[in-house]
Amino acid sequence: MCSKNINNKKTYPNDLTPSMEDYMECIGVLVEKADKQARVTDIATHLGVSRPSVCAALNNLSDKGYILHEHYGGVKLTKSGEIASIQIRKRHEILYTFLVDILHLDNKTAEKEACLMEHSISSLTLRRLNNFLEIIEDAYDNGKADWLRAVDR
Amino acid sequence: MCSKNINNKKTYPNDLTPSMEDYMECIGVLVEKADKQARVTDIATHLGVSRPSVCAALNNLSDKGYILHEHYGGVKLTKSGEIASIQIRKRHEILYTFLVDILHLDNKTAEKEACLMEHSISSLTLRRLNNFLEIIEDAYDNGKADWLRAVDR
DNA sequence: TCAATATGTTAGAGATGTCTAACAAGTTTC
DNA sequence: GAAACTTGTTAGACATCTCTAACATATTGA
Repeated sequence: MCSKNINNKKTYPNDLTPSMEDYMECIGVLVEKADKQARVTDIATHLGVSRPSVCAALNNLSDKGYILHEHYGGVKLTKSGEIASIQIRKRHEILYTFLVDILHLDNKTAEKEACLMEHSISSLTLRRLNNFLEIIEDAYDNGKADWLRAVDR
Repeated sequence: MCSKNINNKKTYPNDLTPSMEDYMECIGVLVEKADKQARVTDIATHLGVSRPSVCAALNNLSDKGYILHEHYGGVKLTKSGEIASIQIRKRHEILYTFLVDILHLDNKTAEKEACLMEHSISSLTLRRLNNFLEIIEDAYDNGKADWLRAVDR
């Protein structure tokens, strides 16, 4: 049975709550396409939250050393922030691939679901899942695993 | 990218937050082995929270019509509570099986992980995952899928 | 240039879920 | 049956994360 003591922050891969991971993920994506800077409004738009919420989150992430945020200026990732953001997006990507390629979910559902699940998967599980994916993709390519495709019966 | 509007309560399979799902799951387990009644202290012990926290949760679940809780008495599930509890435990079980049988996680890790993930998986995904499990278990039995066992390389 | 607009921040409130301390109600035991 | 113990509840505090309203700063464009 589930215990709350297992089920809390200490189990997360880093010191970020799910909510803060969402911010880190979003900032990483925006920074990559927007010339190394993310803006408060962009983050708010993409995450569907208010600008004050973004502001509060940025203060939090800044305190933890993940981002650099000048007053009324842009948001950059520190080195540790970049590592964290990449790790979080990798989790998302592997889950998404699993949901689409293996469980045959449609893109939109898979995207939604990956967003939810990415906060609760450990690095060990992720590694296993990734290995599993590679093995199956391989088998698909060799036509050895077509019987596996019947999940959406 | 993840949006908070997707990522919130409305997406959960019922009107229960992850925390309340933990309580429902626990109550279901205790009720089954303890003569249709669960006690505040038992719930607190199993979930690793304080008795006042349990009390608050029970008021919440009672308001939502999932449990019956007499003052200073035991906790029972209503019909809808039973349905919800079974559904939640089914999610847990399928995830656990996947983590152990397919990803070869040890029991303890799988248990922990299932506790975390069970709150963020949709019924569609769960159905697919279950189908997937059945297909693979079948193939294992027929010795057709041994190449799939190499996930923990 | 300066008024209008867009963007960022602060303040304050509310929801959720946790805790400890204190008290109330049952239960056990002698 | 009353004292001691266990169990359940209430009250009040705190952490997290969200919001709206109001204000501050930047940017735009006539």
